[in-house]
Amino acid sequence: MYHQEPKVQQNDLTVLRTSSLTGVIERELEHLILTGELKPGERLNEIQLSTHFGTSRGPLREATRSLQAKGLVESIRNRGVFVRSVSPKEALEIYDVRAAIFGLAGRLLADLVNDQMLTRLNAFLDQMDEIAASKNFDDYYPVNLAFHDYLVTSTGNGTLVREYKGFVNKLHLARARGLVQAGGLSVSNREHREMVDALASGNRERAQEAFFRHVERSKIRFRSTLDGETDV
Amino acid sequence: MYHQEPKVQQNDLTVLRTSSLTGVIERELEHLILTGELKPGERLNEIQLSTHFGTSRGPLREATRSLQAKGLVESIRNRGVFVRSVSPKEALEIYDVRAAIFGLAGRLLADLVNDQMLTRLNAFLDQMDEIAASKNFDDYYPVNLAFHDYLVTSTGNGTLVREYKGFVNKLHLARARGLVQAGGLSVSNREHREMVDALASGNRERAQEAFFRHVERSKIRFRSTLDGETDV
DNA sequence: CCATTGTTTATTGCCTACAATAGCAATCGA
DNA sequence: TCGATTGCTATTGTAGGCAATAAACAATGG
Repeated sequence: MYHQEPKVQQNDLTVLRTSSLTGVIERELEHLILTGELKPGERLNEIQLSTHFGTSRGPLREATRSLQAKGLVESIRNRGVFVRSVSPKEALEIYDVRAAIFGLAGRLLADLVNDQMLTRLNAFLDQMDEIAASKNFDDYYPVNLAFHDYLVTSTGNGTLVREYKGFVNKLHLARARGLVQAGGLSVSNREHREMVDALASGNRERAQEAFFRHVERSKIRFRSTLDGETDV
Repeated sequence: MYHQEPKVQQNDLTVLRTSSLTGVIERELEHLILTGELKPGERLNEIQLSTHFGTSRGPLREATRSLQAKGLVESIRNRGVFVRSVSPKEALEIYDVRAAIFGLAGRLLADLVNDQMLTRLNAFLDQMDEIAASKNFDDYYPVNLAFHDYLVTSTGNGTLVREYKGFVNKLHLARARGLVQAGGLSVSNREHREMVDALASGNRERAQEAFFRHVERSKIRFRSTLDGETDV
């Protein structure tokens, strides 16, 4: 399970000054869930976790309520709180919504793009080409993430950023999530170039469509890993 | 403020069997917020509210944590929980994201549309035309709502529905929200016809764009009511 | 041998009580 | 008179305890 003893330092007042115990626990739990230390379907035992964090059950329960609202766990009355398990069907739904939001990012960026941004984006593309050529999968993933992060953040639309990240998080809980991107590293980067080209053109609709399609294609790659599934 | 005494019936087991006290309180609070009985900026006094609901502070705190995650309230440590006040800037952000999601609804519906659906949609349009002609604003709003609800729900994408409704809710908390739709009833309905026509054509991109633009236009109408605002 | 019914136990739901904090008013010194 | 300081009070943050529930098991009857 999880190993260290992070017993919240009551002394470390600097942290608790701004964020409550609940907030600290919530972030910690979210981390445990997203890193897979708490697996989909697993139950969150209140007593066990609260002693783990060195607090009482109150703040822990508040933290899990918050995570429930964010869709990371689900609660069944008198049974407990469980890490959510996102079905393939729901994962496909999420891909679509994420595509729409990412498409909006493209549309907004088409009006904001400037030389500095394009330079930065091209640097990303070159870096990813390089990594793709060396077939070093582990290195590709974080850069790819940073690339998307940079794009989304650059829109200046905080609501969009929060939503996008929320969906990326939820997709981590999808069952049957083989290493989706596995094969198509250079394929994916060709799509990235299309996106940047669309931005450079300054054409809103074209950029929106390019961004939208990029996510839709990764949805298709995801679906192709499902073939055997029944409860889609 | 709020007036009745809904003291949760401990006897009414049917309700508590499935949903917890927290859940009941959460729905109740959400209702109070969305109907404006609890106004943006107003503080939610724990003791006052928990005695109002006839419970202790625990479940109430859990409910407010959930509402916090949903973005309906914000919490300041040692100060309390306050109904969120959505700034014009954030409202504009939300309009964009909502437009993207609604655009997705159009795109999805273009592939699902059939005669039955078109008949239903045209009935909506006729009804709204009629109301618009009689300039009966109060009647227009609920039908307009039902129309959009029908569209979004018909996509079959539950994630999309939840997100869309979440944003509609948040926009209720926007400051400076004059009766946005006020003037353009028939204008709005012309856009509705464009949407339905686009669906009937079966063209994905066209439908997406029509749906997207509809929300963008209501964003513009919203912005035009702001002119004097400084902290946009 | 299986199904049904009691019993036990781990765990959650909720509540009460105490500690800590922030805002305010009264007080004090300049 | 004015500002800073100090206590007071309302309110939130957290802890721990009791009651209620559900799942697992044992006992009983067919």
